Amino acid sequence: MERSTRQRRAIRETFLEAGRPLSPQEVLELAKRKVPSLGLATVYRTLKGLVEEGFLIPVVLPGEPPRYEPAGREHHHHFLCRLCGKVYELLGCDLALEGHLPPGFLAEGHEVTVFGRCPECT
Amino acid sequence: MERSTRQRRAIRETFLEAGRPLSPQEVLELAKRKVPSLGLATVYRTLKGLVEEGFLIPVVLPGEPPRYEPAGREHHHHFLCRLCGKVYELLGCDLALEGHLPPGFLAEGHEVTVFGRCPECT
DNA sequence: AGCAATCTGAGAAAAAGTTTTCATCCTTCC
DNA sequence: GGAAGGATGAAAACTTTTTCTCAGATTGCT
Repeated sequence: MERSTRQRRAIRETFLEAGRPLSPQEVLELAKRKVPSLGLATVYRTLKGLVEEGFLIPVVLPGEPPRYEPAGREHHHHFLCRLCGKVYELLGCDLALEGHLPPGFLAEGHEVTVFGRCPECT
Repeated sequence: MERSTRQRRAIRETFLEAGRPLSPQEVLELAKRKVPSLGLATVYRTLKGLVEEGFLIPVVLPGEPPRYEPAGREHHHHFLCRLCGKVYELLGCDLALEGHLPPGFLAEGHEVTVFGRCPECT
């Protein structure tokens, strides 16, 4: 089990080259450049496997299909371009709102998404 | 067109009484207390209408089905209880990360979701 | 190279959420 | 009160996304 196939290598490389979170569809399109016969089922199977082995983590943004990004990065948030739909990583986090929680609420984590335009779409 | 029916009054009241964003399923359950025969299709139709007329606005959180809340509130964010799944409104917003954007990125808005436990689930 | 087990690709199927259909009911207006 | 047309509810149909099926290809190992 867990063979190193052309498809899996292509998908793994795609993430390293992209430098931003990718959706299954984006993975399919980008990785097809390396393995044109790539099928969507293989993308889903591979994403699932890469998450289980800890290479990827899922990124979920409001109203968006799931994306994946390489694991092991520092706490950060995301930028979603409203025009092209690409997601980028934003370094740093100024959020200090845990103090604003009403009594009785216990914060365990948070998620910040900034919407706007990316450099390519300005 | 746009009649005032028992169902629509019940759904509108449900939002005013709930004081927090509601999903279509939650609306169905809560409004059924007022109109037991209420059907899911009517909930969807009414939500759509209430959004169009400006009474409600959609609230989308990461990985969650859409919710709706009464329109006209100040800028605020949301708290999602990981146990009961209820969403609450958080007043205030300390976010100052627009300054952290890399060059070329233009922010138009943002969305903050805090995950944790609500008072009922502690 | 040869073999066995895993992997792949295409389409079918499943899952979840939302919309449509349609016969009947209910509001509105006269 | 009664007519007309929008509204309702139940179920079917649809979307969109993800998973499953299965025959054939590929990989890892001897």
